[in-house]
Amino acid sequence: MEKPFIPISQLIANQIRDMIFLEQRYQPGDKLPNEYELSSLLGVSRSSLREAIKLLAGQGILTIRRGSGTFVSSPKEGQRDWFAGAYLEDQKKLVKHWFEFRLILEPHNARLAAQNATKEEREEITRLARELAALVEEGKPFTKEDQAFHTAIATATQNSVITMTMPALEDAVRSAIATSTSIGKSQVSSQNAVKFHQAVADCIALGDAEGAEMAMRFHILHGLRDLDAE
Amino acid sequence: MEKPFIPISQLIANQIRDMIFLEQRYQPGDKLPNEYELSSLLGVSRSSLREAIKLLAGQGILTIRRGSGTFVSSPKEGQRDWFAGAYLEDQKKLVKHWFEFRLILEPHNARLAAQNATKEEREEITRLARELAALVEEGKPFTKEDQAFHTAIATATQNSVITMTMPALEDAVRSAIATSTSIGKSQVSSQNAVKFHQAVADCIALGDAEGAEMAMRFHILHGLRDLDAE
DNA sequence: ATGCTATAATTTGTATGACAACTTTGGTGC
DNA sequence: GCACCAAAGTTGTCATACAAATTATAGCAT
Repeated sequence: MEKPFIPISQLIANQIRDMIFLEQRYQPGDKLPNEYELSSLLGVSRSSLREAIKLLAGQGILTIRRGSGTFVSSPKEGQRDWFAGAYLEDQKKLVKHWFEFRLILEPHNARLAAQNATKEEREEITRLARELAALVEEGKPFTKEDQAFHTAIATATQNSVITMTMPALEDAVRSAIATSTSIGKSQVSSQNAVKFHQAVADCIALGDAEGAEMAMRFHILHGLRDLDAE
Repeated sequence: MEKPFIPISQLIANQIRDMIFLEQRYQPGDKLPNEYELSSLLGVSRSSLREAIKLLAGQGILTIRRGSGTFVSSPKEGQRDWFAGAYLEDQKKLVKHWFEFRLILEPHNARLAAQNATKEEREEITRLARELAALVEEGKPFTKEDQAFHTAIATATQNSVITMTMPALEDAVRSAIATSTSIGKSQVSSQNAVKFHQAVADCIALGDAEGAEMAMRFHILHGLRDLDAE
């Protein structure tokens, strides 16, 4: 059994994040205790605490003001990772919202991919669809490959915003609901997922924009339906 | 003339980021020099360098592996802030992609907002449209209020993923192209922006989903057209 | 009392040194 | 060739000291 190493700075960062999002002990705009207090409170050295703070600052969760203190960012200025606080929301709702969001975007992605993908990208997408089919056949987990498939399509749109956004969002949502619910990978739906993936891949390979869009829409609608069924 | 204080850790973080994105001296997967070398190379203490690294790690740009080294994340694993490196891409293209992305999403947002918005949210949206009209009337800048309008609509969809994503994305893209191009706020288009905003607001206020969607689509198409015209 | 100024207190920023913990590499013995 | 162990390389953590910026305070002049 391998246990992954987690640096104290990361642990402390998580702890502070939880104090903000879970306990709501500190709210946006609030000032954290100074570094000396906080470090002794959490039982670590000041250096480690500072590195933890830098991590959260990098994520936009904390704002540091020299000479005055460290504060919890307000959502506007601290853009980035506010999904990290999503556990305070109903997680099932988050997953549903995620699927509804994808229902808007991904059919368009499929369409654009069918129009703009390079030869290599079409082959890669086809390969990923096949790989996923093989995994399902053997009853193995296929979360990663599923994500890779959708990411490949996003990349094939040749739109940089889509290319950057989709994987980042997927990861963010996934990590937000990491421990609990699984994102629609029930045994029942896996067979259909394979079918739709293959359909989407075929349409993209042939440059059939209409078909790709429609297949993808069905695919996600299917996932959404499974979600409601639970 | 007040010059804002910038901590060395932040400066070093920027410097490293530039080495990755601008110079492309280190590419995804590459290993950075060890902390001792890098700190003496950049002329700072190891502690400051480490804090800079934590900042970039928090942004997902760097991945730290204890005992082996610090590496440049690949875009997949290093979710977050890869827009920060957008200056290496043609910025005009980024803006265009951003509009194309919005063209997909925002009409749906308007539709959902028309269906789901609370009474307060409808009033807020109407108010923002009026405020923007007033600003344009006086010839003042209205970037902030424009963003607020679209954000308010995103919030009114009652979909948490949309609510979280749109403002974050807007900020990310904006900061990526900060210094150079302005995001379509030419004098010519401002008048039309007012008109469309008002139309969208009216439709949302009345719960006219179809109308809201269509008005928003025209609004963004208009922006896209102005972009190509330049 | 009021308001300004200098000073002190608070707080984050930076540097240095030392050692611990983990990973990778290379050699050694079999 | 293989397994094991030692050593080198690298990040992790702690402790301490002082620098620099901001905020609060006290005192003085008006």
